[in-house]
Amino acid sequence: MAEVAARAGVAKQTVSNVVSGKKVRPETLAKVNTAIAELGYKPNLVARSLRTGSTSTVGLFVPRVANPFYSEVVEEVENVLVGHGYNLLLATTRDDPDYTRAHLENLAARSVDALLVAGDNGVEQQLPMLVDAAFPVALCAWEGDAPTTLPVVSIDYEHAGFLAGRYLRDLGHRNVAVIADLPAHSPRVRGLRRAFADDGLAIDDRQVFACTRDDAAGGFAAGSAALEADPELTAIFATHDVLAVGAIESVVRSGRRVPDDVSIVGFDDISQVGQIQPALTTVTFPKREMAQQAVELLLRAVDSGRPPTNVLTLLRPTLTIRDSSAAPRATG
Amino acid sequence: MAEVAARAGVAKQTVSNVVSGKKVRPETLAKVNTAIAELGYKPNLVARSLRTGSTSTVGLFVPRVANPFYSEVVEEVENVLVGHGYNLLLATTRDDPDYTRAHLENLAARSVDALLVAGDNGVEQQLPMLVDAAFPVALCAWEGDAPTTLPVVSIDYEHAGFLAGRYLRDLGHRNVAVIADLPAHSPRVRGLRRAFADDGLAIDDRQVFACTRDDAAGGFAAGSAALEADPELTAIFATHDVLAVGAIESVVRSGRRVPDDVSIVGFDDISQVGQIQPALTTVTFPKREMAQQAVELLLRAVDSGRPPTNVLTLLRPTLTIRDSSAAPRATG
DNA sequence: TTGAAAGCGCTAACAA
DNA sequence: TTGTTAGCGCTTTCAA
Repeated sequence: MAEVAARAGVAKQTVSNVVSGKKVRPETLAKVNTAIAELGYKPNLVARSLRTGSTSTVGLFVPRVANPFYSEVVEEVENVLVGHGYNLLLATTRDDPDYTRAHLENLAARSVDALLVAGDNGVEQQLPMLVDAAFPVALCAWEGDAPTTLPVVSIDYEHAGFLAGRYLRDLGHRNVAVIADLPAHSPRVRGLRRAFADDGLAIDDRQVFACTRDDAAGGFAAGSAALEADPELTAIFATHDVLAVGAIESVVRSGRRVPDDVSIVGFDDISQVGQIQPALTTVTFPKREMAQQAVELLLRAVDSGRPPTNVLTLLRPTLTIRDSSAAPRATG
Repeated sequence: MAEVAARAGVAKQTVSNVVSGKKVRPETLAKVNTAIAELGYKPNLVARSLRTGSTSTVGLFVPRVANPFYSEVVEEVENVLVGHGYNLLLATTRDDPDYTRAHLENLAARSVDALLVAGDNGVEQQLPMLVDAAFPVALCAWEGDAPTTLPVVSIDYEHAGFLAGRYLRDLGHRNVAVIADLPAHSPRVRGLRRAFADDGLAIDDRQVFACTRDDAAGGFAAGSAALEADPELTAIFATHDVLAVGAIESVVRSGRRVPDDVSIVGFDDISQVGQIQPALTTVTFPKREMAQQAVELLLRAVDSGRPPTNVLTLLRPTLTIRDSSAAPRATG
């Protein structure tokens, strides 16, 4: 920069002004620009960051990237950030409080401008640190009790579960099983139960199968267990789509058909499940809208230099009916 | 830092030595550490980066994150980086040379320590810039002609296609269609063709269907077109799994069955396709090994301060046979 | 082993 | 509008 200034016959400050687009007399601007071009000068953003304390970088915490739900969130967050001229520093928490804390300290030391936390697993314990962070923090896809001290962009998980439950109930299903990632997804299960309870029907604890693994294999195992426990089963609600995919397999392997014998309803509407056989009926989670709103909330705070507006935004989930669900067969 | 030094009664330099784990007399160390604890001192990594020119941050370019192949790569890259104490700056190129260039300049200005580029689409044009970068660059999942100037960790795509082709040929399939993302995936198609050519069989251009969309819907459309063009079709090779999922749907929708009427073979072995119905036969791409090796290659270069060893590493793809493929029905 | 001084490249604040 | 000065927080250099 000093070289550029010397070559253009101006002060470093003037070069700085040119680079950051401040007001400069046109002829000075031209001189500086040619000097920049001739020397191939590129500003050093680390130095700028040290001086200004801001890095144009936003951190994002997700439990895992190779989970279709979160990979879509990551993609959308990056989209929005790039649109605003920000960078994405991605960290996976693995649902592990220790990882989360280590990453948090690292981000703080690197002075990121903001942090978005997606998913609540393993993060609850770090909430005090998040609140005290020197930069704006927002939470999204938060299913547990939302802290009142931080802005949250999420959906009403209980209502989302209710949508699935009401749908199955109205179709006439009575022998229903739930396969769930517990305790993480209990609000979804609660919503489903409420839908049946509204009609005087109870979903027993024995109808709820917790998955030991959070992947399709876990869904397969839980689905198989559910079918064995109640061979008369006519519907399965899986608390997320990946489990639902495993559940479909368990039904098919047992010699039953979907949806003729057993209906399956999932949760999330990850991009793949609309195309599998049978196309999955699921609760659609507006992931991209969520990511967008959360990032924009943060960037507004960054730009204004004030803490983010502390709101709880709940987007509306909807039910997307495809081919994996139908009314139960009339019991001859 | 000055405060800590003052409180401990030492020079700033000594504090620096303590923080970066250099040799310090035990009693001095203790004094400094208590001062650090009392003041809650946290080193400023931006300042360190300005001084040292290194940021403990590695850039990763992927075309898209919400593509199961790349999301697995991202996850593994992050894993390895965290294991080595590095951060991940993630950028999506969207297969767009302009985005790629902009991101590249940004990373350079932020002085990342290294850059890993996954996928070649839209990146070829930036190769000269990549070669000239001030930091180590490596390429992975590179399907086009690999540049000799940069290290590459990839697989032999042509051979991978050959594996799929040989398998289908040996099963006895003769009416085969290919649905492909072209021209990106032509090596895979070439390999398939070679397998058939070895047996004196030719795969005609009319049997190759280019997808207009790079998702399951594109696979569905291409699959439908293929079935219409040749109703006697007994096998479809899709150049990646997401297309294969769409192809399965097209077969089922046409009233045929997989694999009884039509076999489907995919490519990549993304984590979902082992669990769908029918479980997909596919060419397994050792993505995580690839990511690991590429990152470690880069970090070795960073640590040694020398350019990365310029090697071409080709991992071995394998064929994973599941339920979507079988011998063609004997034509009565 | 420790201390003092210098400077990484930039921008905020003020003066001209 | 432009130039000067100072300093962000750290590490490198050199001297004690």
